Amino acid sequence: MLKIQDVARHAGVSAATVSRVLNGRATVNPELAARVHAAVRELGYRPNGVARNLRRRQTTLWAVLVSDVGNPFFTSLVRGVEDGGRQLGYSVVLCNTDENRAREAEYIAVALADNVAGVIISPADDSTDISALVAAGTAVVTIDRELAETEVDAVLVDNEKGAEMATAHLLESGYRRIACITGPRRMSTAMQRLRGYQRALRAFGLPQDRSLVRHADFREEGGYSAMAALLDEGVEMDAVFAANNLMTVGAVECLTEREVAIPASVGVIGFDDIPWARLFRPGLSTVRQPTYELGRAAARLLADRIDNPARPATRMVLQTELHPRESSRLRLG
Amino acid sequence: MLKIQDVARHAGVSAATVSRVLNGRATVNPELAARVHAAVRELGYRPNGVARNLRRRQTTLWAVLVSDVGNPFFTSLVRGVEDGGRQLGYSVVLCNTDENRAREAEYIAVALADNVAGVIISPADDSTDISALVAAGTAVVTIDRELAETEVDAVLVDNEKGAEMATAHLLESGYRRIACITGPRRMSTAMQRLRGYQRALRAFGLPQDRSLVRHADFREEGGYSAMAALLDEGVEMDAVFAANNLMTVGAVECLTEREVAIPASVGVIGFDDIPWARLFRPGLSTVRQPTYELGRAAARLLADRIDNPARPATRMVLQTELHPRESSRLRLG
DNA sequence: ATGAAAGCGCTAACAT
DNA sequence: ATGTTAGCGCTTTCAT
Repeated sequence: MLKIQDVARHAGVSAATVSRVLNGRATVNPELAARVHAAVRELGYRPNGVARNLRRRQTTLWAVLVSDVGNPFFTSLVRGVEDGGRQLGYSVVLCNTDENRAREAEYIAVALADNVAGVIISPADDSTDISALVAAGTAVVTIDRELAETEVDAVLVDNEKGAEMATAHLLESGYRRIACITGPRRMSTAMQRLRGYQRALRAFGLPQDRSLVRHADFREEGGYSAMAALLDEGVEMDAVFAANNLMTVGAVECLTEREVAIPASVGVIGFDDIPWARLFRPGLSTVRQPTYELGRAAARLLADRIDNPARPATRMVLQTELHPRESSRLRLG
Repeated sequence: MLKIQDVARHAGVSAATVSRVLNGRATVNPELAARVHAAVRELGYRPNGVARNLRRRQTTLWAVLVSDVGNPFFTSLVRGVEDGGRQLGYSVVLCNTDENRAREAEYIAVALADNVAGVIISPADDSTDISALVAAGTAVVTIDRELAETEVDAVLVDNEKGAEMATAHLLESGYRRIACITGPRRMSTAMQRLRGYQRALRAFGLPQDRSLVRHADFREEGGYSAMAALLDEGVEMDAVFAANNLMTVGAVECLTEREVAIPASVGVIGFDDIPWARLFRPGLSTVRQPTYELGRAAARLLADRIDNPARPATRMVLQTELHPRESSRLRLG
């Protein structure tokens, strides 16, 4: 491997000058700079990023910890982060925690050891411990989910409002007995979406019925089982609001399997879009989250935090959008 | 930041001993080792991975270059790589090239600068240049797509066989005028799938009709436009085989929009599965690729190549699976 | 089995 | 504006 000294010798300048030219951090005689560039080209020199990172005591790497890369929500989000980071000169390491706290902790350790410049994390749950990162002075942005006790930058979606919109939409379509399949109690998003659902019912003057509310695991199987339980228990119901995309799919599968007509017998709306939802049978009504933008925003925030470690924590809240399709269209009369 | 010297001082041993204990690379007096571990715990010491990488002249990082993270095919593949890598102690950097050769080249440069241990790449096209990686001695595995001139490990799918299966399935269902929407000529996968389609027609004793074959870009829009062109040109056709998942979706959208009945008027089958394809209207018939396993295999191959740089290049070919659903079910009579 | 010392390749003080 | 020098934190000879 060629080193900067080799280039310096070849160009007849000092290593410091080569470094200055390559990093553009100081003014260098154009003639010398040209010689350096020539030497670099002739020798085929490539800077060693690892050595640079050691010396500078920071890398140009971001770690993104998401709980499920298989979920299109996170895919799109990661893409936003990656595009944003790339523009600012960062590379993005994708870490898939699988909603598993041990794996999450492991990745945090790796991020620390590798001196990543920043971490964007969608915490596995409420109790995710990012104190080591904070203690080490690593820039952190939480995304999608909120952390209980920690003062860090956060990029969120207005979950309560989105869930309220979804539920209100079902109400306005004529549904009255609306079930809610939400996520685990320890997840901020699950609770906020539940609250939005409840708020819509209240605003409509309808009673809260506990038997209509189910907590599942944000996975397809969870949505399926919750839906199955609602049906098996014979809970009176004419629509369902599922609090994320995967559970919506699960619920729809269950309904389809049992030949419950959507939207005639049971209306369906889901939080968070699903790719090609319009091609489903029936087309799925959803509340779309600005997933890509969430990632972009997190990237901006992280870069800013890296440049400016002292500034107070920011909390960005993005809005959702209602996408009514066939699954929530009650045929009245 | 604490360094190994601090731990050494605290434990009353040399830095070399601390390193030996931490890396388990040499036998150390158990009593000393215990003191080291205690010191590490008491001080909250974390090794600096960057310094280690510089000294060892290699990292524990893999770069995965895929052309579209938004495509579920690659998502699943990346997941396989990541799981495989993690088990072997590697972290995975995800790089999204967007089918863009400039971005791809950029990422290759970054991979080189950061001294990644290995690269798994799904080349943007035939002419992707990985010679710099090979020259630098970086372990490389190509995945999904084949590279023209280069002798590197490859993990592939039996595209020709899969496409043949898909086409034969349409033929057996009673379709006779089958269109083929495949990818760009410069991509090995596109050409192999086209050949499979042709082979099936030949085996069935049917003529090749050039007007039935279209080259698109492997994206949703491409599938849509190709389908639209086929319809607009009035090409006589009763089924279509689309050579990847996104184009299948595009083609279906076009047919749906124009109210062409699937599968009655035009049967559809796609190469590569789509998540929740069974929930589509109609359920999409597909040829499933073992995406996750592709990633796992690539991980194994890469790790092996890193440990054993001299061994000859391997070519792994995985098989596909036919998943017939409603979109290819011709109602005869 | 342990310690001392050199050096991975780069950049940032400092000196000129 | 340029060169000299030290050192980032670790591992690995080499000597003991």
